[in-house]
Amino acid sequence: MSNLAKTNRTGKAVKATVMPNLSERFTPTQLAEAITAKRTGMKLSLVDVSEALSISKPTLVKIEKGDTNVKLANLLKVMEYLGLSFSLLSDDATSKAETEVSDDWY
Amino acid sequence: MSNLAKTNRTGKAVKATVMPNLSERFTPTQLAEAITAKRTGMKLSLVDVSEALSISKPTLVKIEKGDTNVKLANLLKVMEYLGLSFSLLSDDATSKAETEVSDDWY
DNA sequence: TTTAAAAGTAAATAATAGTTAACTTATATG
DNA sequence: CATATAAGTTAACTATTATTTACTTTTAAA
Repeated sequence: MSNLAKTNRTGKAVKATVMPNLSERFTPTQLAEAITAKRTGMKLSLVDVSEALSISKPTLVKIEKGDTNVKLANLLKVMEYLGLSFSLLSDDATSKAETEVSDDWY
Repeated sequence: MSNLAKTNRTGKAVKATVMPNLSERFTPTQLAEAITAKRTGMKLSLVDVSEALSISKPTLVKIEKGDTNVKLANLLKVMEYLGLSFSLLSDDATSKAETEVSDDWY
């Protein structure tokens, strides 16, 4: 299956979810909301995605409900398929000293 | 246990790992490297962290090797303890239209 | 308002991640 | 070099996640 947006019978958008803010520290719930928002924005059903990735629908639902008792590999597959990725934030890592070798950068 | 850095017998840094670039899309391997770098930078041993979080050492080793067959909850516990967090990136979500409601922002 | 598709849930089973305990290897210091 | 601590591995076992199948509810269009 290709990674293209699907349309319903009329080609009209159906129950699209609000996209949450990106580029900020996020909670599992916010991640889940972003995934659902991206999927619905792409007009893909739960079954579309679960079949494309060979994961079960209940597992995908768990992921989209923000349940953290899921395998990281499954979350990453879903995110990659939808075009989402992570970046890392460190509590106190300022932009200075980036790419530097340090014994105490924390 | 507090979240303070530990010292060895002499109080000297031991085998600190290079901190990888942050704020960029990352792979599981890079995440693993960042976790190890942060932990060693804080002078914490695998056992220090595993005991503090009630997860086993083999599981923590899996996480630090970039094995994605781990529970998301365990990864998040480790990251939170070390002061690391995620932010989200979307393939084509430019900074414009942020915080906007859209049916086709993807 | 009837119908079809999608979402969401539930229970039993299968698959696998996590733990424990012990051991080996590596690292650093006295 | 000898020793102690940390890192890393392994195997047997336990705990829990994932799948399957089926069912119920919700959503939206004819």
